[in-house]
Amino acid sequence: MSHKSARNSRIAKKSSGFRLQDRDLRIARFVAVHGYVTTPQLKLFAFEGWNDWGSWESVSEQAVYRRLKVLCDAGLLEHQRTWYGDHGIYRATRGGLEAVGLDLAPARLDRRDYEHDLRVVDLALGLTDYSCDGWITERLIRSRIRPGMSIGRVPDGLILGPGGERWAVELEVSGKEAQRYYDVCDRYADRHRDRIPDDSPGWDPEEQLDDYVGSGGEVDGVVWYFFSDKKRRRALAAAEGVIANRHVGYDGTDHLHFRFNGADPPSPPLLEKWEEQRLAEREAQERERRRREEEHRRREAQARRRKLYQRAWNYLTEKERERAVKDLVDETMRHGRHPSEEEKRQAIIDAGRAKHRSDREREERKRRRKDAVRRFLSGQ
DNA sequence: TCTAATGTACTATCCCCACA
DNA sequence: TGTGGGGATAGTACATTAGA
Repeated sequence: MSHKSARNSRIAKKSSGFRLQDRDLRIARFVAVHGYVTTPQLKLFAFEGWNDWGSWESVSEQAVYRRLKVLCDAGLLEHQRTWYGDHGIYRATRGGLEAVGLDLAPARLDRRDYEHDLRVVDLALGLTDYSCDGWITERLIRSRIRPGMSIGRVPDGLILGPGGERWAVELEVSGKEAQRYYDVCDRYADRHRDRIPDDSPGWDPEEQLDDYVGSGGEVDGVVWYFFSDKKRRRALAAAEGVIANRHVGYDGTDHLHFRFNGADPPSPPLLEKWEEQRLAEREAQERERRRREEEHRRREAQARRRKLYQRAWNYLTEKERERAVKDLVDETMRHGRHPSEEEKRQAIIDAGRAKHRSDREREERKRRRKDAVRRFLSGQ
């Protein structure tokens, strides 16, 4: 055995002791759901990141190639060179798809979509801080669509908010005619979700995917990334036309959102709908609580008033009641109108109060006179 | 046009370290 | 103590470029 073959057999022995790590499964899943990805994308996704001290940690390019080769040798991935000067691509094999529990066919390399597809992966990494958490790929969406189902236009991806907000993500590399932009925006408007349901799946991509497909493709907004400012302006005008032709929104707030961002650097949409919705619901609950309190106070005041009227009615003689009403009628007639029933009741209450005050004052005067007589007789 | 130099993606190997 | 992972470095394969 030559020196070289001896070393190769040692490597082969080493490779046979392959230990599958969590990161390997993350890699296999990442590759599987996107279809095909390049080495630099895999490096960003699985071999680099911020450590606990806030500094960027990375392994060498060689280490990445070596680990990916191990995964290829283990039958999880397959590597394919594309064009000179380009990085090769990695795809998940059937074994890799099974290992991560995905019922998908191995991806096929389509040269027409090659650039677009890889840029979507870049976008997904850029929008999720290289984690791809909260990102659902077009490939996953399509895998859930059964014959006869319709969810309208399938976006390049879905990005999720922590509260269950769902944005369709579109990446434009080549560009479309203005009418096509209008049609696309119009179709998204058809599937705009007025409000996020309380039992929304939230951050869980699997549940969100089921919910998305089950709802017929409902989203809370669309975020579009362009490499050309001219195409972006064209699409923006189309979206404004669609919004102007529709009346949408929940609780008075327009939530049919189209955002038009540049692809470099990608910035995620503002996932504020859930918060706004929660705030709107809290405000509505507060308004309802105040309304009920006000209603309660009003009823109590009415009850007190009825009681007061009853006491005044009993307290006054019939003649006093008639005089109170007559005085009121004379007063209002001087202004050319008849008093209302409520005013008559108030006049009775006022007369009862006046009589009560007068009676108390008379009682007080009598008490004082008695006291003065008592003090005089006792010689004080 | 041929050929050597150069560039780029990727591999092989050695060696050290961490971990079970 | 055996084993896998990762850094460092040398090497391979292939395409492109430049110069004779």
